[in-house]
Amino acid sequence: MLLRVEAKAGHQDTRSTNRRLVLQALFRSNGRSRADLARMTGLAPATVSALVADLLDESLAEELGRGPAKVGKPSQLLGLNARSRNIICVDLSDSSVLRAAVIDLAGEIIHRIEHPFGGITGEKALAMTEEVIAEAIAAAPARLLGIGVGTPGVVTPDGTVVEASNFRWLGLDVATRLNDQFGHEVRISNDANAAALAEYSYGSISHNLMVIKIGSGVGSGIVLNGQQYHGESFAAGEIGHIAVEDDGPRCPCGNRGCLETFVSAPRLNAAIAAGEDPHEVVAAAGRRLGLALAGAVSVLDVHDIVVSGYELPLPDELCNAALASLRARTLPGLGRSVNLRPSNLGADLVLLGLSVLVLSHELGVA
Amino acid sequence: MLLRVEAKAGHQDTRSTNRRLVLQALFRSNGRSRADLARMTGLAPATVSALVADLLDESLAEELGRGPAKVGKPSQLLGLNARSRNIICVDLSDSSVLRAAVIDLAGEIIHRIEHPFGGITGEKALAMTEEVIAEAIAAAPARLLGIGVGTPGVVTPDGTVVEASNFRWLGLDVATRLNDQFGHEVRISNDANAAALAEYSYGSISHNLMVIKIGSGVGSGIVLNGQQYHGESFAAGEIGHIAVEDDGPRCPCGNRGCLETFVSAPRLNAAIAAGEDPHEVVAAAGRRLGLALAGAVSVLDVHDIVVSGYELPLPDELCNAALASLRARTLPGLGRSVNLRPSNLGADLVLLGLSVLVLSHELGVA
DNA sequence: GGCTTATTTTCGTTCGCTAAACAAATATTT
DNA sequence: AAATATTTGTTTAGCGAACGAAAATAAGCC
Repeated sequence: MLLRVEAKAGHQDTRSTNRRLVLQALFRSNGRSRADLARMTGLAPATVSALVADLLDESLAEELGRGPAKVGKPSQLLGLNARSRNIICVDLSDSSVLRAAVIDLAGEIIHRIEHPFGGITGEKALAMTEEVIAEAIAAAPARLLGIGVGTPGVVTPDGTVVEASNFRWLGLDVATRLNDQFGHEVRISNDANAAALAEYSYGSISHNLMVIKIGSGVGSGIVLNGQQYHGESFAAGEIGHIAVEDDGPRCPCGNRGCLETFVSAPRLNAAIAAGEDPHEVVAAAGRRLGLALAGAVSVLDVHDIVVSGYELPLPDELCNAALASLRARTLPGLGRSVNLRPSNLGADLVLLGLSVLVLSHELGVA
Repeated sequence: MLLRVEAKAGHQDTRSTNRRLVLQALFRSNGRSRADLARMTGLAPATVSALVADLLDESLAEELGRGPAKVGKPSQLLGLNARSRNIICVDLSDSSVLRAAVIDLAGEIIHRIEHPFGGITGEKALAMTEEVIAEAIAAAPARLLGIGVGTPGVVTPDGTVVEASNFRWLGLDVATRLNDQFGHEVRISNDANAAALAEYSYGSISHNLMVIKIGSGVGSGIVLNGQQYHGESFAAGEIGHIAVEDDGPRCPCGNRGCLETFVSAPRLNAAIAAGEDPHEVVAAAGRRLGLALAGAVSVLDVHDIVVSGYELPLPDELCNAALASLRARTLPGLGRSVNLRPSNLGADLVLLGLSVLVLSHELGVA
């Protein structure tokens, strides 16, 4: 009989749980009174007052003045003090440019750093990441909440990069190294997983979500029951090597007909640059993407799928083609309820997702 | 910004959490002393003693006498009193026989009921289920912990059958109805989901698991991060209508080439009865099963897949064929770590899973 | 027969939440 | 203008639960 390990519960636990609860309510909607918060959380007014006092002390919350005048004692509105903390985020997923940002608690990008980037591997890539973080820290106006780094590859939740082929990182404990150097909480995440978090927090309405990220390969991040899903060996969502053609071209992985051999940003752009009809190129890619997703969608019963990627041609057409192909290969009832669309969070998708990752770990919100 | 709703935490919460913790430890290994339990749970000895006293009062735990004599005050061993409660389980998933059982807390089947069964639908099927439950209750020697019912079809966690085509049930709130009638906690589950719970509790060692159930159709149950996964519309794991052939035969669902049109227990047995080579029949089915699973495995990164079903021919050969086909279509590293095997829990798989379902809801164990 | 060691219970303390009473501030009614 | 009602937020007292320390218990060890 197998059991999940569960932490014991003590007094500090209930305190921090309730604190998170109040913070979440504050996060969700600025400008609530203590009485509002008590009603929203189900906690007693006195408890909320005590917790709010703590949050004010830490400057995580701030007084916003009087609420609208109604009958009775006027309320003192409270809000999240978004500018009280900064989060440093670094996105290593675009092969041509390294993006970093200083982000506040509301997800506003306060400061942006971009460096040309390409072909750098191993220790050099890590050193460059460290430089950029140092630069961002210098530019951050507020106290740091944490640091988030997003990279392609397989990453464990505790921040070890199991394998990132484009940087030739293998079993590299990036989180510990950055933590030692900077002395702040560090989260490392697969880029697609970060993208999924961003879409979940800022885009989606459902609690089950898949975000496809098409770059030099194809990956995806998955949110199930409102939680990031990592899989048995932290490789969940790695859909680039699902075979979509029985006698397709050989892939470096050893098999034939992998999705990545048909669908990737460089490949699509190259075909279009070579004079092929962009609509046909994208339609063919979409058809194969839909084929690969059919199994995933049937198993997961997700209705929300978002496609993202830098330099991706005709994303709408790609999604439509993929959706049509997916619907032909799944139960009609399920296919009809699937919503497959390009992301509308733009190039900051991964950066935002990393900020959400840090937020959720350090404050329990988002 | 989307937030998961979280319950407020009070004292009762920490109490019940810690109680569950102790109960789980007791479940995992009988014959531990209070001091052992304190060490296992991280709770203070005094707290454990108090919780154990409660459990003894409720007869969920029992004293087992002295522990092995070492230096110091001898320990009083404690154990789960498995016979103190009974669980009634009804398995409606086999089209030819209705299986029900009275099961104790250790998963022992105390009493077994089987009725011929077939072609019964609608109200009659529900009435027959009620009769069998009444019969089982009469046979149960101990106080009832709860009732579990497993059926093919789409079932919500709160016990409404959204759709069960073989019984022509649509949006039927079976849990409430049975609860009203019998006055006990009732859990309804999809049969494959129950099977997955059983394999998770009694078979698997990993926290991510997929159980394929092949009957008149093909379904599966999924455990992710040690928790049952239901999906956005409670249809997760419904893999029977993944298309595995582009111009395959038309399926009642409206699409072409669905997995179910190739793989189902009646279909395989019919082909064999018609004189086809059993090995070839099973190999062809396995190949297509592997094809359908490739996408699922790549996305979920599960390493444990179990195949079950009543009257399923040559299950080992089926698994081997499916595994080979799956490996040709997934990243080699992933494919190598996948373990695809027939269940070895036999015909009681669903019944056991239902008992686990009730256990986990009522006691927080298993 | 002391001495040591481990288990279990007892006791007092602390922590955190809650309900209830209360104080404060404003709108509405008379 | 005064009285009343309403809402907010704080204070107080009490309770549930966990914890640490110490005592009681029951061995084995020398």
